Amino acid sequence: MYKIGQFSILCRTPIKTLRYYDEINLLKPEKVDKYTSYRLYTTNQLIQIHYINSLKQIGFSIKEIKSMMSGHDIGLILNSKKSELQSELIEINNKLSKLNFILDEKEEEVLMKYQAVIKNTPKCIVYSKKMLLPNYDALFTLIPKLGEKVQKENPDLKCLNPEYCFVKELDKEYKEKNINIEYCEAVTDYGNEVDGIEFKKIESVKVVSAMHKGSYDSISNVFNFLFKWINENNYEIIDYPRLSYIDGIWNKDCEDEWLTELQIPIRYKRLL
Amino acid sequence: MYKIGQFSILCRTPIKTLRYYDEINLLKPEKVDKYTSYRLYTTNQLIQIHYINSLKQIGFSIKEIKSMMSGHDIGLILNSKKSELQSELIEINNKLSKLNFILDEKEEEVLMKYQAVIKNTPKCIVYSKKMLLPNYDALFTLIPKLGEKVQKENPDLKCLNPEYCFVKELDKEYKEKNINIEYCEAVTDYGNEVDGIEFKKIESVKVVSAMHKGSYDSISNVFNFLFKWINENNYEIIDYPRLSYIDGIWNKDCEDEWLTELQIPIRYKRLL
DNA sequence: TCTATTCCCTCCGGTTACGGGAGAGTCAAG
DNA sequence: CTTGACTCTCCCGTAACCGGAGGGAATAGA
Repeated sequence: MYKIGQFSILCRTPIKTLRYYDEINLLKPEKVDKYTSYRLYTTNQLIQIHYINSLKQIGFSIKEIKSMMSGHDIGLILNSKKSELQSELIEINNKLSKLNFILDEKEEEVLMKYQAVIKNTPKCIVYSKKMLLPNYDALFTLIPKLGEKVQKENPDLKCLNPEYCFVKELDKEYKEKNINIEYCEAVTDYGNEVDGIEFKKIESVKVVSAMHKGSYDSISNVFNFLFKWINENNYEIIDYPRLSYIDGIWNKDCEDEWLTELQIPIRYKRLL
Repeated sequence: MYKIGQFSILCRTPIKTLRYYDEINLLKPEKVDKYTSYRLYTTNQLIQIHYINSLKQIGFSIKEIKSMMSGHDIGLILNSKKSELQSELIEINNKLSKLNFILDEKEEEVLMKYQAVIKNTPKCIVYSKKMLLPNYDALFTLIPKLGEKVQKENPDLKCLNPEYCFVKELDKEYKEKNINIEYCEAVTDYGNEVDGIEFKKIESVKVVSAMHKGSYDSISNVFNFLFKWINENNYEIIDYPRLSYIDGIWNKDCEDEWLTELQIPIRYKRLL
């Protein structure tokens, strides 16, 4: 019989840990002295804690170890842990790749001028219309008209609050004139379609996003940044890029205050 | 100005998280209503939380993000995170390798008959003697004699409690006769050397360990298990194997109760 | 104008696997 | 008989939040 301190040295496990394992019924001492409450261990527990430690070193949680020790299907647990570890592996590689991207970038640019964030866009109902714009400025005269038309046709319809409106860039390359876009505005419900305006449900999609503050002149820089980011971090583009307007001429007088979010739908490429 | 619910939708971040960030001063709302305590956010905070999320996706802790946002040396933090992630990568690969070892083994053997655990042996002072044994049984008649001799020469000397005594196997292959070993017993201090007995300090060393219960006949199986484990998990042997005697003929009558720990000093091989 | 619903607030508790420390009892040696 | 080493329980802290209770605030419908 070993007291906890001796046993702790024998099994190279801290006393605190042994007491904790006792408390959660993972490893009980062989016996506990009635009067002193001293925990008394034997070499039986030594074998058990050896087993426990072998599992801990593979990354099993205590809950998992418990169920393995109480005779659950061990093969099942082993395999699910395997896929869990594999996902962790992918995730860390992914983080490292993003980190290296910043470290590479750092040299050329001001430190972290843009930031890429992966997020899921909301699932919602939108009304949308495809348009051919002579130039970008035309958009902001067309949008209010479009809104009025929809409102007239559907008096009960409302935009979501907060608003979510964006344009999809349908051109394969960057253009300044004769731009093909699809305009979308999220609303509370379906409505009557008129004049090429279409109501549809858009699904949530994974995008990489970056913020752009200021006038739209330099927005292609941000796009290029995102394209590069996508390439170098092993993603691929799965849909048209989106420009989501947050602050703009309709609520901010000063161009420098305008805020736009660029979103590019992507998916992670499997490594070969 | 957005109330927290709207802002939460805008930045795709849970309300609870926003309140938490407020509490820990990571991201304060633009203003808080005096009477209702409502938090009010603007698009300034949107940009900030975008930044925060970009860093979170790389794996930075909130503490790190805080110091990056308050102008600490970002390059330093980036690089230390890089090496941190690289260590994690190695560790997970290591776990996966151990797991796969079990999954492979599983088919052939009874499920997890032996378990390998990595641990550090204690640093201590031992008296030791190299011996050539005619066979293993001879060991257990020699050890008590050796103990007496040391005791006589050094009356104040004591063994550690709990005991730590082991033999190093100095032969390059497994032998049953004419075995070269070095016997070591941990003691409290240095003593007078006599008759080939040497006192020395042994350092802590990383070993892979497995338990063996029962008589010594089948102990080579466990060794073979450990050798295979070492090979397949990318470790290499850096010193002679050790047999650490825990229970044996001196305290257990029944051979089945004997308990021995095998330890092989190892180090992790770098991946190329 | 009244009410129902939704939104917001704060506070408390839980999550993992322990570690640190307080305060009090126990044990072995000198 | 004292001193120091050892052990006990209990409580707090960790990271980054999530869930829920209880209670005020805002808004929409009747």
